[in-house]
Amino acid sequence: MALDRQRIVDEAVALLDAEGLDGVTTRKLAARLGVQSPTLYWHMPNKAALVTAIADAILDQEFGHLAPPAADQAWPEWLSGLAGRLRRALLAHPDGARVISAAQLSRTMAAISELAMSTLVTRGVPLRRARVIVLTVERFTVGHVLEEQAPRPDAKALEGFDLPAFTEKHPTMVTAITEYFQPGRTVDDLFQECLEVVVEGAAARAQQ
Amino acid sequence: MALDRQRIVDEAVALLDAEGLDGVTTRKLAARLGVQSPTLYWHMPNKAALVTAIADAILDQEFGHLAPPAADQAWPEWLSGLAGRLRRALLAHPDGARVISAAQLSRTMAAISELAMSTLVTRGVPLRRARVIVLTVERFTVGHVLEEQAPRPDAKALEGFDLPAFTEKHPTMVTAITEYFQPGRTVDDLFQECLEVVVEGAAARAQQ
DNA sequence: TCCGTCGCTCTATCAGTGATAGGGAGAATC
DNA sequence: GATTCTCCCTATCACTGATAGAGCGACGGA
Repeated sequence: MALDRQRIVDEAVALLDAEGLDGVTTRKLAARLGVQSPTLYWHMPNKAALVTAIADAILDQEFGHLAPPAADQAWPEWLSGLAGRLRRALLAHPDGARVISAAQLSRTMAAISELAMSTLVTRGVPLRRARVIVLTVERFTVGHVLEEQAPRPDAKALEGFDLPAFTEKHPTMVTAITEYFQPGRTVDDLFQECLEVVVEGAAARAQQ
Repeated sequence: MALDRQRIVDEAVALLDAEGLDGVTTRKLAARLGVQSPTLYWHMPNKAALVTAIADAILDQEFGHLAPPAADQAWPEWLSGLAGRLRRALLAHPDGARVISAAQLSRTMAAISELAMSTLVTRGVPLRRARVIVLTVERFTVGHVLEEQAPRPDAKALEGFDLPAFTEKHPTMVTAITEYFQPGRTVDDLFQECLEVVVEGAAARAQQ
C-alpha cells in the first residue's frame, strides 16, 4: 500500500493508542508502516507537524459532524454539550489533552471555536463576550482533561510520600476526595459539575 | 560550593529561564553546576522528580506567603486573586504552565488547593461544591496559561497556511481577535475577563 | 526507444537525551 | 588504623529527531 500522509497519521494515532504520546517516535511509526524513519520526513516537515496532524485526526473523529444548535436549544446547554464532546474526543486516546496542547494551529480546533463564537453571536451575545466565553470553556476543558490524563505518580516520585502526614496537612482535600467518589459517582460527574460552574458564569455574564 | 538539592533546583530554574523546558537537560544543568551529569542522579531519582521540584520552586516564589482572606473580603474576590497569583507564578518563567502540568504531586499546589477549599468551606460553601469550584478555577488557569505560553508556530508549521482563506472560513474568530487587542488592552485583561466568567459561575452555584 | 527528470525510499550518520554500572577519592566513624 | 559511607567520576547504553546524499523505478518528452 502506498505511503501517504493519511496512512501515516492513521498509524500514528494507532501508535498513540498503543503506547501513549511518548511512544510515538519516528522509528516506531516507520516500522509500523514498513518503512525506514527518514522516509517520513519526505511527507512531514518535522515531528511537531505530525503531532498537529494527530490532534486534528483525534478531533475529527468526534467533530466530523459539527453543527450549530437546533433553534429550540439554548446556547449554554449547547455549549456545554460541545465541551463534553471535546472532552470525549481527548479522553478517547491516551494523552489526548497533551496532544492537543502540543499541537500548533489545529484546523479542527479553529473550526470548533469559530462555530461556537458565531453561534453565540447569533444568539445575541456580544462578540467580545462570545470570544471570552468560548476561550474560557475550551481552556478549562483542556486543562481538566490534562489533569484527568496525568499519569499516576511513579514509584520513585512516591518514595518519601507520607500519606498520614499529607492527610494531616490537607484534611479538606482528602475529605473532599474521599467524599466525592462514592459508589456510582464517576469522573464524568466531576467534569460535568465543573463545567456547569463555567457555563453558569458564561450565561450570567453573556450580556455585559 | 557543595552540591545539594537546593542548589540543583535553583540552577534548574535559572536554566529554565534561559532556555525553556526543552533546554533543561541533565547535561546542561550539570555543566552549570560544574559537575558531570550522572552526579545529579545521586541527588535526584530521575528527571520527572526534577521537574516536580522546579514546579514547586516556581510556585513557592509566588506563594511563599499563603494566607486566607481578610475577614471583610468576599471569597469569590479572594479566589480570583489567588488565580491571578497562580497565573503570575506560571508566567514568571518560560513554559511555567507546562512545568506545572508535567509535575507529579506538587506540594505547593496541594497547599494552595487545601487553603482554597478550606477557605470556601469556612465561608459556608458545602465541601463538595468547594472542591468543584477550586478544581475548576485551577484547571482553567493552567489551561489558559498553557495556551498563553504556547510557542508561536514555527515556519514549517506555517508553510501552506493561507491567511485570507483562514479569515474567510473563520470570520468571527478573526474579527474577535483583532477587535480584542485594541491599544491599551492586554492579555492580562483577557485572562481577567475569562476568570470573571468562572468565578461568577462559582459564586452563583456555591450554595447548591 | 532512449533519456532525463521526478517522486519516493533507502543507508549512513549526527548531535543530543535520560539513565545505569561501577570505580575511586576523601571524610567520617568505629 | 581499618572500614564504611558520601559524593563525584568515567564509560557506556539504548534511543531520539533530524539531515545528507545515494539509488531506484516510473513517467514524459524527444
